[in-house]
Amino acid sequence: MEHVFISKPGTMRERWREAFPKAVVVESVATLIEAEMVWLDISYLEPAEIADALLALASKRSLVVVLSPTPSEAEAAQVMARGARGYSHLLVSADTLRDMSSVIGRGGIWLGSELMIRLLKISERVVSRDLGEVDLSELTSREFSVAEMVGRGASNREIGEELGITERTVKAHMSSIFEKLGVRDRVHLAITVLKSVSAASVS
Amino acid sequence: MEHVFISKPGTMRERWREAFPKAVVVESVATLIEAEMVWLDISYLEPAEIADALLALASKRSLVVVLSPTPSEAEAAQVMARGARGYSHLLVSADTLRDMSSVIGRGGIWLGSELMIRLLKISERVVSRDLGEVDLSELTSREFSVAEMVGRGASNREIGEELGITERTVKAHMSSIFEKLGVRDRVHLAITVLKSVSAASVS
DNA sequence: CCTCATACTGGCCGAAGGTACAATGTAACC
DNA sequence: GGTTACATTGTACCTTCGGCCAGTATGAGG
Repeated sequence: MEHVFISKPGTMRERWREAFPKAVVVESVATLIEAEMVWLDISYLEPAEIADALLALASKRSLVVVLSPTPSEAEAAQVMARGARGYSHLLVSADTLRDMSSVIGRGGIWLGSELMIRLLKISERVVSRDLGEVDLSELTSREFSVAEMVGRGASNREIGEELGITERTVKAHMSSIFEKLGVRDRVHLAITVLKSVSAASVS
Repeated sequence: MEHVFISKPGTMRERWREAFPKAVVVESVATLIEAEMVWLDISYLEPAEIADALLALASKRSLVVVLSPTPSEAEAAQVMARGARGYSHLLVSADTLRDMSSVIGRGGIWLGSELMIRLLKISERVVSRDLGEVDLSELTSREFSVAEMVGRGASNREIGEELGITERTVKAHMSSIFEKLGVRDRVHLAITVLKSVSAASVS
């Protein structure tokens, strides 16, 4: 496995060479030709630069690990969504680096248990929230369209224009939706839709 | 590494013995004395029984992997939140079982890339959604209270009663909130509040 | 002392939301 | 052919919302 670290000059290099004696350190993504595994130190990058770097690396089909000086759920979720296969604190031990390499090399993903579990708890909250409480599938397709637009804050007139029907018809659908879902007005409907869509848009 | 599979009699045993020749198969959690790694087949368990089993296993400090006949994001998130360290389809190959054992044995978590990435995307949506777009901290404490209640679907009159002020005053707060946040009505406010709260409740 | 932000209140009014009591047309099903 | 679900539209009516015009009170800070 070829390892390439992308970073600025500093003390890190020793630690990385300890983990992977044959590792190479370069200063920018542009310098990189090819590598099986790329370790990206983002401590000197702006958020936009991070996204750009990950985009550039994605086209090289390398396995990318992001090393952050200040790990957070938000950052983890963002870099993983942009194709990184691993994410951890910049200062992890050489042993951990080797573990990460092993896991990611065999097709896994590495986030560290604590961070992973926190992210999973978020997912659990979203996925399982109101599971079965409200069933949007009770709605007809037309009603569902109306409900979905209410969830985006549309007025009755806007919904009518979008769907090519009169505002009166929209109101008819609204009344039907309210009764089926047991909500009393469009605000409650919007809340219900947002929660349900969070869970549904996964599949 | 000692491996124990919890399942009903069936053809699975051969596959499992192929992966781990010294593996033991038992029929219930109660039968289990101790093991480093426990593989729990949930194909014959009710949701409540799954939770009970994971609870029982958590006290034994074993590494638990859940094997499901019908994997889903919701189920994955739930079992992981209850302490499982891995989750996959019941019928994965012996090779994959060994990979999972290796990853989990070194402190990692296994979900399979596809499932993992879907869960991470949920997390990303929740964690990063509208980050910085709308800043509820611009609101005064009173305005925030009103906004929060709108997020729960309360009417102006209900808000007034809850806060001990007149409906007229609630409207004044609403107008101020609309202007500060740049939203046009209470539905958009509710949507904004829900999204912000989702992001905020993480940290 | 004056200003400014915050909190609270009133009346007025047009716009939007929602319900009640209707009707018409279509497609599926027994 | 009759029933049932769905989609559509109309009129009338009431409620709620949200903006407009105000005004009072309080506490912090220059």
